[in-house]
Amino acid sequence: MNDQTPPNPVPRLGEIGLTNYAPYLMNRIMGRYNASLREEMAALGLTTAKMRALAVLSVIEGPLIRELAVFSVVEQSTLSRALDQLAAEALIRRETDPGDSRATRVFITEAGRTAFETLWPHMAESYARMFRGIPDDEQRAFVGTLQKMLANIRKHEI
Amino acid sequence: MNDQTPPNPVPRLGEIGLTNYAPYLMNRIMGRYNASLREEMAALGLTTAKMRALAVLSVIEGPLIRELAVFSVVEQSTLSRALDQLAAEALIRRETDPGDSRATRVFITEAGRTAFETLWPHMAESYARMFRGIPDDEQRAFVGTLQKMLANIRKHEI
DNA sequence: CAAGGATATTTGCAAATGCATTTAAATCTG
DNA sequence: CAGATTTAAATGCATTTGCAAATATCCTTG
Repeated sequence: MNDQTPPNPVPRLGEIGLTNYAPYLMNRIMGRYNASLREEMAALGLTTAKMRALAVLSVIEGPLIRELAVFSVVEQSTLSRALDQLAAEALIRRETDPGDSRATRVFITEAGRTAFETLWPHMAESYARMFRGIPDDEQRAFVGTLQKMLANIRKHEI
Repeated sequence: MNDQTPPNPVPRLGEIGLTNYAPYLMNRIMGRYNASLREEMAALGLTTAKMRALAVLSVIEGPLIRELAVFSVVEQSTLSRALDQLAAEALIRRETDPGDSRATRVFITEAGRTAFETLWPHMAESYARMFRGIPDDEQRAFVGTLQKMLANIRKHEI
């Protein structure tokens, strides 16, 4: 079609600039968000993996462990151990799937819900801080783009 | 002003929905992005911390270690050890700051640049995949929002 | 200019993480 | 339906991580 197009190799990071490179910005923002929660999490005896599992379980009822791993963005082996701890603290409960005895479904307990509800206001606060001064419609557009991105990357995921 | 407003407590995560909650989406997308690079990184003997340090150093010349920690979103102690490794592999070089002998400036070496340039196409590919089908203006708006968010959260940061 | 306190980096140590492997159960195939 | 293959979850093990404390240097202030 257009034989005039100059060879356009992958631009360098330096050319884009760190602060125009979306993954960098996202990593940096999430790094702060996650770090800002760590203190509250520590107070509740939660690690990132445990917190994420609880967060997902507060919304999704009885997923399989491998599903929970995807939703909570935690390695399956890491999650397995996080669930050990959460179960020992009675924040979750594991139940063998009725139809497949290899599989395990995970349920949040009342205590687990309470723990997450203690943490949630801090998450909401960090969230609000992040979006301070950003108009609603821009926020909605932003989330819309994120959803498209998620659809793009989760090829073979759930 | 409006005394009719019902008490509006923090909405629950369940009410927002996981896939409308920006931090969740961002964590999940970045989890995939970072995981997708892990294989290439492993082939180059890089950890996340080492890769991030290299990425920043490919753009920023001779930062202090504590600055590099902020830019690369890595705990300072973790970074310190990552730099040990990178220095041992001759991918970076540490130099005591001329004006302050407590401080250390970090420089990428030619070998370090080469290593990062080996990785970069994979990062660019993941990036492209993420944004596949998303129009340029939407991408620009998205990055614009990210920049506002970064400004919001980095209160006392660099 | 001698404390006393701040700042930059490193290090000790315990915990979290991820890969590879194992165990157990389900599913496929001839 | 026996054996091979796939799938779900747990575990062994080495590495990475993060907090807290240590070390070294710098900056005050009396």
